Amino acid sequence: MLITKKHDITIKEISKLSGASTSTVSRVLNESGYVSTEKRQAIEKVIRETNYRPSMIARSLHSKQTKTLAVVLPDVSNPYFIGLIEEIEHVSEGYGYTLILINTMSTGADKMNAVDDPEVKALHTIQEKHVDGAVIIGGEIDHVNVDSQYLKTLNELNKQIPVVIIAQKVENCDCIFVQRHINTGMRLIVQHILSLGYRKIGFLGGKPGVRVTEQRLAEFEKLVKMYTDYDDKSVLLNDYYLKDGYQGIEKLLNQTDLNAVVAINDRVALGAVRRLHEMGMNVPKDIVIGSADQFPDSDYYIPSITTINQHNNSLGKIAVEQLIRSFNGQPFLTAESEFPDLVIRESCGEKKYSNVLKK
Amino acid sequence: MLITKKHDITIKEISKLSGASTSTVSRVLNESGYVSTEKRQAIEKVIRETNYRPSMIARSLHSKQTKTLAVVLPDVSNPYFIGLIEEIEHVSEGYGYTLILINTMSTGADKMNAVDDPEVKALHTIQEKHVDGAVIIGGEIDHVNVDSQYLKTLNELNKQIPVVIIAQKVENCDCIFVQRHINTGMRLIVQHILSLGYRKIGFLGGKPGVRVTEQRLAEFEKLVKMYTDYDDKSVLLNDYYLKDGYQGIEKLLNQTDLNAVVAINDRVALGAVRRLHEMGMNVPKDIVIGSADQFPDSDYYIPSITTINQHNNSLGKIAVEQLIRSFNGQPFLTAESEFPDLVIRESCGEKKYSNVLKK
DNA sequence: TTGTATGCGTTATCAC
DNA sequence: GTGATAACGCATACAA
Repeated sequence: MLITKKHDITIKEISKLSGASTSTVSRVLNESGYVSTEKRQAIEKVIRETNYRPSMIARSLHSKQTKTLAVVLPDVSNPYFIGLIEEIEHVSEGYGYTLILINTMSTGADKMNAVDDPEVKALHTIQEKHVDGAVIIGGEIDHVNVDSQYLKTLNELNKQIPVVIIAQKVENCDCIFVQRHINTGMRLIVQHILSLGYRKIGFLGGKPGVRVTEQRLAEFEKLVKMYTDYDDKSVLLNDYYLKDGYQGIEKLLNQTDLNAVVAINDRVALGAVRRLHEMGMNVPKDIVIGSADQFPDSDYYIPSITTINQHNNSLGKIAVEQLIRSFNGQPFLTAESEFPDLVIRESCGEKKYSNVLKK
Repeated sequence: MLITKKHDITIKEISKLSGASTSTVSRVLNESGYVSTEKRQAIEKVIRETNYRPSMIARSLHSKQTKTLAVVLPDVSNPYFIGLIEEIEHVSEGYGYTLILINTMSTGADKMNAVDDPEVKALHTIQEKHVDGAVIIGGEIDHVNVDSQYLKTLNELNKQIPVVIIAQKVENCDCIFVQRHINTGMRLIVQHILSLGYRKIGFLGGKPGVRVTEQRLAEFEKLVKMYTDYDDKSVLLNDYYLKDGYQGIEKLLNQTDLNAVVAINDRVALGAVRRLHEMGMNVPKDIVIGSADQFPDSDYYIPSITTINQHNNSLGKIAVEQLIRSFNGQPFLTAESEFPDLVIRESCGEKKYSNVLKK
């Protein structure tokens, strides 16, 4: 039993009330063609009085555009994504686009069969809703082995509308990618810690099987092997959340002896700092913690987190602009985020071992 | 110069390819009416092969529903809203609805003239897009004096589609409201601090002129006056962000002598704690800080924040369910969030002044 | 300058 | 069982 609220006013009613034809009304609506000021004013008056607004859906049916973009991401509660959404929303709004938000982790569906895969489902929704373009942030595409069914659906969608993916490039995917300088970021933080004199450095957090994690870890290992006696046990992968830093740091220190740790992001870093605090260890005095990915607010933690500004938000702007360019038939730019910056704060301390290396 | 991607496949093409009429195709699409298994299989085969999906926009034009809800909020980056969005998205998805997200603070428009007011504009967008319902979280409606133009637009929108507002009830607004137990929450934290023995209690944060702020402040003052020698100078209102706690705490302590402060939320509390730390004061030893609104992650801060769980996320579920009820012509429930809980952590310390009150 | 007719992709009504 | 056909609200090509 559906209750119908007040009847929607249409262009036809405006036409009747103003004594003009629908085409003339349409003309003043779109400021196209010539309309006598007399009629125009009459029509505008009726529009104002009736509070009429043309239906975008009827309009879309004709124009083939919805002035809507879709954003797909795995987890809105992740701070990494928040800034991105904000930026995407802001830029889209500026271009006159509305946003559809799809949070794939929130769907209760089981990933057992492909049809119920939330990410595939999201792509279907996008297709049905006929959005003009889509921005996909992470998720399945971030895995080392991307599900083939997903990849297929993605490529098919990309044939219909431009799809921009914020992630490291995947070879057999035709979408536009917007990448970050992952290696550079990791290098900045590791070399900072090395330069401070630390030689027993661990790596904490990040989901195994996810490309950003593996890429960061590879860069980390490369550097650490170059300057120290690297040990497998100094690495612990789990996930990206606070609890992973909290639980992980203890395990990691049980595995091996460390005086420095690079966390995958500020959240994991905070979790680790908190656990160390409870264990009676002071950061940075007893052990230093750096992070490879800055999240908001970490400058207010105690201690504040020394980290890498990956300029994540700039990705949002770039992504939307790629989409707009694509709408206009302009060639894609090779898109990469701004160069990362080292943000020195408290959690790694200051120079201390200028003459003697801390083993 | 618009580039058209691969031609969208329509029901007509499916009809041709399968040798059935569009009506029959529509029947198998909607599982309505009788279709011979023979034709059905032929049609399903073509659909599968062509990867066809019916256009929601054409469908909407006819059915008068878009299976879409709109969410309007002032600032996605505010943690208070994040959980809400997540919850709203989750519940909506379960009911088969897609979400449109409008972040009014992100629009660059000036608030000078009503037409360009981002919030009014958002309501217009909602109307144009013909969403089935809308959830509005805070913003203009939270002000003590709601802009009359905005209110008018809101009431008009509410005549067309059900609108649920997550905020304290406003008298001359016809929308459905979902409220929080603001007073109870404030009472819980203030009485906790009073019970611990503190008698010089301040209030920090929150934007003046915003109803939640004023309401919380009123409750705070009522209680504090009842048990202590209240002083006007022990209150400082500014805003809801980290920097407000950071800058505000110093001003507040310059105004008057305090040994306890209630912050409007965990973010402001963290900002204050951080500044105090820099000033060489320890929380909770030298001064205790409580918060009236729990945000994620504050259990990991050092010290962790003693706060109030307002069960904000439950508001999201309630809001969407009100909308769904409304679609089904069911009467509105008087909606209120779950009862708030006191969350005792570290920032207010433990009982200490059992015999002697700390003045 | 303005109005009429047609189409957009889909569903539903109505004959066959 | 199935297939034409009208209708949804709007924009445009074409007439007038």
